[in-house]
Amino acid sequence: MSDLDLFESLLSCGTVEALHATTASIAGQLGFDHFIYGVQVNTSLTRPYQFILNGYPKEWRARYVEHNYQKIDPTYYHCITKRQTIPVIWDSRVFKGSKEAKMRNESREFGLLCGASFAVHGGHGEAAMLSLASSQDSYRAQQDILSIIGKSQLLACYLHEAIQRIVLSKGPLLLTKMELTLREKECLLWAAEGKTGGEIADILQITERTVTFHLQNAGNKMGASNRQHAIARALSMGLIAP
Amino acid sequence: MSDLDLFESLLSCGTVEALHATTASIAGQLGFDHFIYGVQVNTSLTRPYQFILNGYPKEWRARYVEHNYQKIDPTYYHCITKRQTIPVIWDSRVFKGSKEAKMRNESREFGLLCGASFAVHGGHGEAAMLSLASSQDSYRAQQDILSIIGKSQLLACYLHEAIQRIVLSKGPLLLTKMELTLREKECLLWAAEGKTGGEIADILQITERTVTFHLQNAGNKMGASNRQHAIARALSMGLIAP
DNA sequence: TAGCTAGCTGTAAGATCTGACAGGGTTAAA
DNA sequence: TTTAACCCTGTCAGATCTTACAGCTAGCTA
Repeated sequence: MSDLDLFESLLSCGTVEALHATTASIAGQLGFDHFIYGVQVNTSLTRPYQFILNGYPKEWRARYVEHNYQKIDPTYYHCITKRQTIPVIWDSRVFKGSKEAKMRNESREFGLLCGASFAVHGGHGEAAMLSLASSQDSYRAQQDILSIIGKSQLLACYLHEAIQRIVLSKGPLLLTKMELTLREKECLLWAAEGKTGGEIADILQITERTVTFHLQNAGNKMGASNRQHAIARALSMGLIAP
Repeated sequence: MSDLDLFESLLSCGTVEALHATTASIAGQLGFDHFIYGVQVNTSLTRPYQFILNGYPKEWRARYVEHNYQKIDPTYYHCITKRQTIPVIWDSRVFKGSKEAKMRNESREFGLLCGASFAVHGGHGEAAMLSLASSQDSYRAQQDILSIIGKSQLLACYLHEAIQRIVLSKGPLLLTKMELTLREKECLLWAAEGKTGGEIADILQITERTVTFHLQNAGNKMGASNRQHAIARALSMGLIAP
């Protein structure tokens, strides 16, 4: 079975449980003992949606949540907050602050000795990361990680795609499937460029009233409370694109 | 030299020319004869910015542009338009339409016999893709591509990161570096949630006048013509995040 | 034919935003 | 001590948006 077939088996998973098992299996074949995948979607900007596929020891995960380690976790900062695209290999440079180092040391007690984090960003404003960890801490183990870093990144890409298909598209990104009419999209696009109703009317050669009408309809479909909200939703959900 | 060191050498390139040479070299080491990287940034929604690092035969690239093949190119559709995260390996299933197949056959005449395309999405609304092609067309060559697909994906990630640092951050994403003050970001965030000036004032416990003031300042910094525009820019540039 | 969707238009009161006027304060770096 | 950056507030005319009412056409499908 080639690597690609292995990764593509993720796309055939129908349930979250199957996805969990398949990911654990692939991670295991790559030499990792633990994994955790998390995705954040800015459906609402102030309260982003998060979905976690946890293959970490439950105790560590509980402690992470309890202490709100997400706030200081440099891998989270790198992959989600800063939305970098390259992987982070866990080393002392990454966990350089005292709080970060403390968190790192605690995680070691739960068997997360060495590992790396991989970022994937989707087109609907989602930011996702996959962390893979090994219970080994030898120089050899670290070299192993480096040697399969490409495959690990690819695993992250495929896992994200699978999550998108079986989780996100049925929930937080449901609205993404919502169809705006051509006119609605045109009006939203120009409105997002800062055009007023009158200006859009001139551009599209219709009356200002009609522009209002289309923006209203688009807003209603998206549950937006005003024009700004409609633009923000359409943008962060990828509903409008050039 | 490990793979990672190889990829990280991309990050030390100071110029586009160096980046071109380094990418060509790495692609060569992976067994590819040609590459092309393209990124699209929605600085303006109606006129997206595009940057291309072309390692394809110039004649083919010219023909591609002349015939506006971007419109029918399934790899472009997959990576940029649909913003998928997994790679596309070029096969007949991908180029299944008649127009697509015709384009594919033409490309073969220029030495692009087999290959794959890799997508990378950044956090500022950029959609990028790297296509890697080989002049070989044997079964063996195709298997080779599959065996290094992970490394290829990683190359795409690192190349995008490098492009971001030496190209995008100096031009289209210049504004991304612009710093909005805390209050400006707070006001923008709530405005993007559909709140009116008065509502934001209540939330932040300041007067409506001050909310207007902050939004005005933020808008001026971003060159926005009104509140909608400011929200759209802040969002598409990743200036505001939860 | 009836029903549905997309697209289009009008009026008008009231809410909201914009821009230009003018003026406070604190904090930190030079 | 000056300078700069950030934060805060006021007024007011005019532009723009929101929401409510109401009604039109064209094309497709059951």
